[in-house]
Amino acid sequence: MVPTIRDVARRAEVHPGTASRALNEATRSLVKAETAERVMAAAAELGYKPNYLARSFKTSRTFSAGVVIPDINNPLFPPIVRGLEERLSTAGYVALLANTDNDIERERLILEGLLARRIDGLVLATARRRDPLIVELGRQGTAVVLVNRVVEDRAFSSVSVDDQAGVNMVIEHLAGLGHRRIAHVAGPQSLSTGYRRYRGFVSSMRDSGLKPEKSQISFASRFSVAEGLRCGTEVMSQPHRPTAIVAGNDMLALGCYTALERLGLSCPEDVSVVGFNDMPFMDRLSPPLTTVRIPHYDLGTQAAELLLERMAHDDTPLKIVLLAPQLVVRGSTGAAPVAAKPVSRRRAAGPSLRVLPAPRLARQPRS
Amino acid sequence: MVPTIRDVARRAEVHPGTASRALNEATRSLVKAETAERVMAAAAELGYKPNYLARSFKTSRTFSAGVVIPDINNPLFPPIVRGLEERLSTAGYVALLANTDNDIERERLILEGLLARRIDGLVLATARRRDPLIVELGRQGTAVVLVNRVVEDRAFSSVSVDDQAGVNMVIEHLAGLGHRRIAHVAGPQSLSTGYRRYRGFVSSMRDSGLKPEKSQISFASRFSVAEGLRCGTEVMSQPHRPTAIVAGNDMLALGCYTALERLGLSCPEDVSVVGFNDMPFMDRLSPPLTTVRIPHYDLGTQAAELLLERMAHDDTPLKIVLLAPQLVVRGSTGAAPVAAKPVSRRRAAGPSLRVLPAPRLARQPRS
DNA sequence: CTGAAAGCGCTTACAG
DNA sequence: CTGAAAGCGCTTACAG
Repeated sequence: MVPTIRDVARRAEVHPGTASRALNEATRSLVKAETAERVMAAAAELGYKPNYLARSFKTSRTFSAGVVIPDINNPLFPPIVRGLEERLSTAGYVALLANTDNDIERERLILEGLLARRIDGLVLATARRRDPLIVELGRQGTAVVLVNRVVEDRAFSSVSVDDQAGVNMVIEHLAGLGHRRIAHVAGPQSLSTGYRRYRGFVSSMRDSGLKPEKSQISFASRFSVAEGLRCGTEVMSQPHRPTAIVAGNDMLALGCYTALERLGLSCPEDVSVVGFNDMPFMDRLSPPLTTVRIPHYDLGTQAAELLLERMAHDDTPLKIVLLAPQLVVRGSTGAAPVAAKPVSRRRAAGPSLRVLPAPRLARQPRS
Repeated sequence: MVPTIRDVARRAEVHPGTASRALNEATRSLVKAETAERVMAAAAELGYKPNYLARSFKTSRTFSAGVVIPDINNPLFPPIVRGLEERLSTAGYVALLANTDNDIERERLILEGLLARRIDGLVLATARRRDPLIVELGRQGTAVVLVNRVVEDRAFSSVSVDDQAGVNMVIEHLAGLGHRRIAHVAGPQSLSTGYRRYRGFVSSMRDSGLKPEKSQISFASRFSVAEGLRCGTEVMSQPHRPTAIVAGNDMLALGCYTALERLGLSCPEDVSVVGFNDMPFMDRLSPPLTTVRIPHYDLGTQAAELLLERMAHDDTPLKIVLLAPQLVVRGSTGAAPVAAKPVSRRRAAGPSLRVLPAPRLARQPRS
């Protein structure tokens, strides 16, 4: 029914091998121009479409890549996935998407299924700092690029955000507004994002001459609104109440909003809140959330870029790309209630938006 | 290097054909239990993984399905995609995701790429009411299920929302609050969602004894915030100003918020606004948006279900599934400013949430 | 420049 | 119940 390369060859009166060479961009120069024309004409007349399955089977290249994320419902991921898919598809690749829910067993199953389908490469947004599954993939020689989260082991190419720089901007912003007692609702320490932001918090506080108090740091077990509520309530229930909360991400910040509401505290009058990620609609919350914007889409395209390079030549050197975040100041941060020092200006509570310049550009340490 | 079925056969001292039968669930009963055991043991010892590519090539079943959507960044789609992926993956299928941006040329390219990869089926969230591309797929016999949007041609299985019922609840709610002059910012009429909601608006208005005025209906060319702003401004600039706006979806409603802000009107005091979809965080806007919640996730799982049936037996009858929406009343709707009749109660502007019961259950007209 | 042939790793009628 | 063989539709050394 559906024409094969034999049909094309017969019509063009050549051998199937010749038809194959004529039909493939890369090998076309091996055949006489006139013959190539004839073959392509025959293919067009028959409406011939090559069977990728047969080709992939023969060449063991599928032009497909796995994209494994925790959960597409987390607003962090759609733009990353979009960037990935877009870049991959322009290179002729197709993206196989799967969600793990951060469940290791499920992740194992998913990876197995993808590997069995002989994908050419893998983009993982699911890395834990210690991640035996990923290390195993590396050992097998699978082309892997990590995005957003990274593993401690530097043996993988990755594209992530300069969390340290992001938190640094946050602390400087808050210190500038006169805040001295700044709390941190930290993300899971098993993930590079949670860990790096926490480390960044501690060092930035010190750099600003402030003390990161143990009692003012609470660790969330997940990046969720529920955990934000729990931890936000915890840090705000201390005798010497903080005047600002730096949340590990926007979800945790959202939980802090609820915590403050329940404690009868108002934001930013009593307490300022800062998030991380700038998910969609964060500018429309009340109050609009001050947060660190990360270049989601670029995370996706750059990760795709690295993977494409790697899939093309498997001796491509590792690349670790750090992208610069931006502080976006909105209504959820204001002057410290009892300002120790004068404050430049009180921020309006409206949805105004001021993007501060990024501290430095993307850097590529081991290019 | 990596073991093939021949290696397993050799180790178990059987013919490769027998090994194949033993290794496949479906054909295992054809071989003696003892032999099967021996083969499976050999496979386990060698760490044998079947090469899906070879299998797919031979059987021309890939256990993969294309999932084609306009844009994963639109918050409507993540839960749908999640539902799809989840249901498909439990059945051993993998989802190939692609975004079209509603660009027909791009969609054509994407479908071609997916078809060339011999996917077993296709879920499309990109349907236009008249859609030659989809009709063509149907003619070729490709297993297709439409989700969210549908085509006029009833020759396709689909899972969508009872838009009519949703709009009906909205109008009843507004009429109950005393609104008489109700505007509609309609979605694109080339899409079933935009069209059906518009038709529902007109008929529900009549059913409530209200007049759907031409001047109070504006058609957006896209489901976007920008178009919501444009159309919202238009309907609010009429001499006899409406007291409520029914937006074709939440994006349009968001644009209406901005329109009201710019016109110096407040919501819900001057004008009530209602959306459609209940995207994430709509409960955290100010004011929280009254909207029609659709069962996004179920749209995904049910579409996957239909596709799985269809892929299993290609003589499966068509199914058109309509899922029931729910009205979610929040702060953006309140009593009409100059209420003609007494209003049951004034709604608080806080983030309270009341889910009204759905009018009817899912129905399956042509099961 | 082109033909003839082998083979990628499976599955599956067909015998026996 | 199992073996022997063909073949899915391509690509690609190998000759000539």
